Amino acid sequence: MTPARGRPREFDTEAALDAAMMVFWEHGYEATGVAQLCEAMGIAKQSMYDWVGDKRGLYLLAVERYYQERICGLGKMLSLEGSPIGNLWHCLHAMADYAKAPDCIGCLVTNAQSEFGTTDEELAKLTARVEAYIVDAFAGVLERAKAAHEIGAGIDCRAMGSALAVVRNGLMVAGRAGQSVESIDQTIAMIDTMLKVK
Amino acid sequence: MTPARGRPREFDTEAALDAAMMVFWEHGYEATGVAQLCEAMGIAKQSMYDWVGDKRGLYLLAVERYYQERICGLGKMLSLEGSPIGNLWHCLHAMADYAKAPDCIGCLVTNAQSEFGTTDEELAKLTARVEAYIVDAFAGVLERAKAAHEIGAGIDCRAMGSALAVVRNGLMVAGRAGQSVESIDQTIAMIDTMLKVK
DNA sequence: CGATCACTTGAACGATCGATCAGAAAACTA
DNA sequence: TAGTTTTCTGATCGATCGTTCAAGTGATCG
Repeated sequence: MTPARGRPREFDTEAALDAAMMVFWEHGYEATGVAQLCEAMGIAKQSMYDWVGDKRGLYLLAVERYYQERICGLGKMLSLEGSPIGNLWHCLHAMADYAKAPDCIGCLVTNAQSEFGTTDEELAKLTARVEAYIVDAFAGVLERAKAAHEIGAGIDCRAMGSALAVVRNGLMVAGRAGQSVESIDQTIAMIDTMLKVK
Repeated sequence: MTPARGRPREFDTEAALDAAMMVFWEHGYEATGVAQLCEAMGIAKQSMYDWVGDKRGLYLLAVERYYQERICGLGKMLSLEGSPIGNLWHCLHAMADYAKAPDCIGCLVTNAQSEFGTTDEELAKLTARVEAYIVDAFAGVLERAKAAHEIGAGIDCRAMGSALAVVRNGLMVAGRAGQSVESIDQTIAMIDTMLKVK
């Protein structure tokens, strides 16, 4: 811990990051202006530049925070005590409910993947890490469900986990695009059928 | 057909639109500049403004063209003579191969949905129309497969079609983000399992 | 207390954005 | 051919972009 020197920062960095995250989440990277971000964070431009360097630095931190706060929350939900398949169901239906909401704006990470693809190497590494986490989370809960004989022994948990992660991206895009409630429900129903196989 | 009056246009509008479509497809709307578009199209700025009004007008035309040229091609592929399930398989594997390619840039419509959500009403209507076409295409081939007893009678074709459309979005995001070959293959494998149910 | 360092503010930077103006050039109609 | 209409080119517009400069403010340390 380095000793504090000079005037301490006045604003709450976590709160500011949350505010920036929301703006990026809703509008994407390119369509968001620095002035817009600073207004949402309640700080002046220079404070932002002193803090995170530039707009891209703030975006990377926002995506990282989204990962830690939102995505990891999804992982936690899947790791709760009790029935693994119950946890998975709860998680899937939470995702579906979110995607069906009229004000759904999708997933920040999915949006980032769609906006940047692989053009920004550092961002791509970050989103790949998030994606891997999601795959692991799904695969893990499936493993536990299999161990508890809640799903068929023939299911390839890692494969299914990967597929669920891909489907999640599809659901997030569908939710952001305001796609029909039926499409989302029926996607969940398809997963339901899948889990009952073998 | 209105009679031609004044100096005829020198450039090929379809070729220009194709060029613009490619640029939008790769970089998205906001990250693409008018100068960049005009250079790719091989015309001057004013020609573009005279032709389509503004950048957004060009984008809408590009998305529409993507729909007519690429998405409808997918529909045609599903409606070929011969085995419906074979057509579906061919289509799914073509999608997977595309998503697995290192230079995959996803789907322009999926990208548009992710970038704009529902904020641009006219664009949202257009992407919704595309999405409906895709659902119909998948549902249609499933209906024909069911009629030919290639899939189980218990499958809800419309529901399954909707789900496939959502999964397609997920695959396109995964492809653009350079996600692992395994994720994509396993998503296809999941659909495979689905189709063998009942 | 005085020195120092970091944070804050507001003005201002050059660059680039999408869009437009003015005028020359060209091909149609009559 | 004369007149009309549109396209084309190149310069240029005001606005906004992300970023930085300059000065003032305030907390900490010797």
